[in-house]
Amino acid sequence: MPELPEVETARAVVERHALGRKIVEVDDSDEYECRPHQPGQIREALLGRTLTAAHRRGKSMWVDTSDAGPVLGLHLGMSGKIVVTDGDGVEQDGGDYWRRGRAPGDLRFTRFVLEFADGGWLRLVDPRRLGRVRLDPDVEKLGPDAARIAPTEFRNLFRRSTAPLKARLLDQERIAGLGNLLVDEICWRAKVSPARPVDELTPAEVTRLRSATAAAVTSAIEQGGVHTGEIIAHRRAGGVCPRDGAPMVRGTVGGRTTWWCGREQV
DNA sequence: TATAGTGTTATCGG
DNA sequence: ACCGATAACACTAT
Repeated sequence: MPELPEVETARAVVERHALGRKIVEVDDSDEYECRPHQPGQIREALLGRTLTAAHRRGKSMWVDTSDAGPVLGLHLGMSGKIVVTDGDGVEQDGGDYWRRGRAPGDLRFTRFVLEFADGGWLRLVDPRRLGRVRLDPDVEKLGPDAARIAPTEFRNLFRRSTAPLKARLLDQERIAGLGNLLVDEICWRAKVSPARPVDELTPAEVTRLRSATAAAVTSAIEQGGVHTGEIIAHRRAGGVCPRDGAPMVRGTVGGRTTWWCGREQV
């Protein structure tokens, strides 16, 4: 679920609601979510500190801590969500992007908790447990953030490779933040097949892809998640392209289930 | 009950 | 060494 737009929203929630509150307890007992740290390791590193700034690159977010403390890395994986309670107990979760939504107060799948001195808390709620919590995460391997990538960098993504377009856009080391749904949305907006070898793309197609990337990312952040994309509701059996009415085609590209308009996206 | 899945990563083969 | 495809990971919803 979480792609760049959801992570940006989560980052903003942390920035607005969690900074400056003293950490008085930490539950890092989920050994899978907190791998490779041992239980208690993250707790010891954070007790007594405050969060001071929230950052993001691609789908990775991280939070600085006070008093020369470690950086707390948070990755939402496939199903993670950050939920913060304000001092008055009201939950802030940055919008509903789970398949069927997360009812307020549904904390069944909490995998990591920071408790603050005012009684509030920050939780990572993650049913599938593919997210992770890490001290001092390495984010240097990530490519440029998809929301801020420069035109030249974007063009260079497609040089000297016969990889399918979708595989290249999903490669987090080359451009960070795009996921399965966002890439389908971008290819559809640009009217390019996700299976096209990238070194065969024309300059006009690359330009359309660059514009579509910026527009799709911006729109998804504003509208509340990648599921608000124009093509997403049509990614299903029997779906038709909302532009020309042609049937949507399903296939596997870059190892992921992919849908595209069989008429426009060639 | 069987299957798919909005992410990442180790492994395998070319 | 690089690159791409694949499977595995953990678990729920359908």
